[in-house]
Amino acid sequence: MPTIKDVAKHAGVSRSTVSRVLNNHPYVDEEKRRSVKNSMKELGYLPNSSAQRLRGTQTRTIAVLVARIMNPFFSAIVDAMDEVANAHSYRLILCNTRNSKKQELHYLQLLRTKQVDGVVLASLENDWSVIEPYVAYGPIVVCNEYPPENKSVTVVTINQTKAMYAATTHLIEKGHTAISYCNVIGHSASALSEDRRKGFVQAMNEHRLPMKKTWNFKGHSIESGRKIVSEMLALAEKPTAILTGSDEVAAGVIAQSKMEGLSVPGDLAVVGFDDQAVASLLEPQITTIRQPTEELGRKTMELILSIVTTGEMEVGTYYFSAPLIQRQST
Amino acid sequence: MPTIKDVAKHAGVSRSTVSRVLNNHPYVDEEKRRSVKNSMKELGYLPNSSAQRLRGTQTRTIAVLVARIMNPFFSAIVDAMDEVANAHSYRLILCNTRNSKKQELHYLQLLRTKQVDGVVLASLENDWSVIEPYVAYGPIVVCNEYPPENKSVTVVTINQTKAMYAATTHLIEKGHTAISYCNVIGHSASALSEDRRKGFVQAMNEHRLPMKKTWNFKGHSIESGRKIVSEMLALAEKPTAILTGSDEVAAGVIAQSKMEGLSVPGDLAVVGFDDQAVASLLEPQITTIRQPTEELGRKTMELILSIVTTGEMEVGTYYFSAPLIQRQST
DNA sequence: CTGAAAGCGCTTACAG
DNA sequence: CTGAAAGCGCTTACAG
Repeated sequence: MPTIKDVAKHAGVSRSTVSRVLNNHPYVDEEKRRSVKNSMKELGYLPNSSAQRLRGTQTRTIAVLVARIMNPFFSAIVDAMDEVANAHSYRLILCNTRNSKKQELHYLQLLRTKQVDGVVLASLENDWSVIEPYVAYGPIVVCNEYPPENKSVTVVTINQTKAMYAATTHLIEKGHTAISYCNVIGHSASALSEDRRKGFVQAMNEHRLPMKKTWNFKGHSIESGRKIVSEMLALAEKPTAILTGSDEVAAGVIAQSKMEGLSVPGDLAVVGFDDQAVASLLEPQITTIRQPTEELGRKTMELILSIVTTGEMEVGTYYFSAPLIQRQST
Repeated sequence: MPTIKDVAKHAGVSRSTVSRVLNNHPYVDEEKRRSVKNSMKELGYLPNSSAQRLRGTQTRTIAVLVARIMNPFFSAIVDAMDEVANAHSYRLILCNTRNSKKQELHYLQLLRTKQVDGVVLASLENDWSVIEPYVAYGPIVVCNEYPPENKSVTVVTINQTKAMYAATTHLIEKGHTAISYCNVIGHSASALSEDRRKGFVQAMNEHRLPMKKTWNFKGHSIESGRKIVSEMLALAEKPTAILTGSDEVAAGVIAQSKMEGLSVPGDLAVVGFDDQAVASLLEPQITTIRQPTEELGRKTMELILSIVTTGEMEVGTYYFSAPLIQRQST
């Protein structure tokens, strides 16, 4: 691999001049600039990025932390982020935390060791008090999940409470009074699931409807959706509807319901969350909350890049709206 | 951020000694080693990886090129790769080529600029003659898609011909004689779709069945699956079965068939490919070829890491088997 | 077992 | 507009 020295020799100039050409410095003789560019091409020169980084310039790399890239919701936002990053010649390091606190911390070190210019947190495992100190080491933008109280970062998410309130109200309007609720796996670190539940509770209270403990479930996978149906069937008093908090859980609930001979929505109405591809493919098609994944991903990446570039950031939260999509499962 | 100098001062030793401790060099006084480690912890020292890289050690980073991370097949293999990489303290750079030749080449530069230790190609856009020269710049392992003739790299894939032969034979045994075929978008760069088709042609020929041109389709998305059904309905002679080459296409075909009042498999039998989650959720559940995504991803990452570490590689192809999973759509 | 010194490939004041 | 020189933070022969 040729180095800057080789190019300098080839073009008959100093390394400084080559460097200036490389960085589009203004004061370079046009003639020399052309000659240097020509030499670079002829030698197939590409700057060694480690050397550039060491010298203090940026890495042009952003770390993106997600719980699991296999979750379609995460791959959709990562896809959108990647598109924006690419347009600005930034690279993305994929950080699959697999819901591990340790992994999450491990990846956050990338910021400290200057291996990335910024970090996007699309999931949150550790308590915020553990994560917050990292803000001092470099730019962090939080997307989707978010801390209970935000005094130090930029957050991009949807209004969880409003979305779940709308979903609950929808079921109530359909005549349901026995509505069960499935929590996404609740990390105490994130206020997401708590805020969602608030929307549910608010709508139920407004209509004086009961919220039984036995109608509370947990899960975030197809498999857990299947299990929920079995558990429901064992109940003396059975709910007639469920808010699943995830299309994957909803898909599992629907698949298992069919196997058990239950009709959806006749015996059990089901509301998903996310509006993944599967939601409009299943029979019945799933009524769900549409997450604006593309907007979430794009906005998040635009914000982190702007912070990285300008050094300026604003503490605060960007809310996107997430509409209820009525289909056949309710 | 403290540097090696700070640690050296704090521990009262030279930078060399700190470096030796850092790299687990054997000949270091136990006492000093402990003292250095203690200083590192106390100062919160982490080595600057750019400096380490510049000095010639590895980047511990692998670039993974996929067409689109949103495709569940790709996110599944990337997930498996990530797990292996992580276990060896390697990072993954996500390279979404979006089927762009230019992007693919762009990402391959990461190998030349020493930003990564190795590259995994899980999709292939450019002709192999364009990609092959990059083998000289560093380790490359090809996964899933592969060049027509392989004289220079390690390939990990399934036996495409055998898989499609089995799928076709299955339909023939079910009594079908009018079988249509959907090509995955055919990059001339990859021999995958060509090899798959060979399996189809072989089975059809063995049974002297006709392969009409009008029964040939193309596509790789849910949407294209929907379109195929419309196109089929316009045909004078309609096929009674289709090999889609992708569960996403199959899902589109099934969804649209229902809308058109066609029964699956009664009016149209459908075979998918990949065995994505959606395959067992749809009604009817999709008969498909199961791709061993986890094995593909794991083996690929193990191979590239082994090449990176030992410097030794073997030209050749690892084949995994991909069984036919019979469900309800045939 | 340990330190001084050279050098990896760049960039950036500094002095012309 | 341009070059010589210093320095980014590390590692690794080299000589003890």
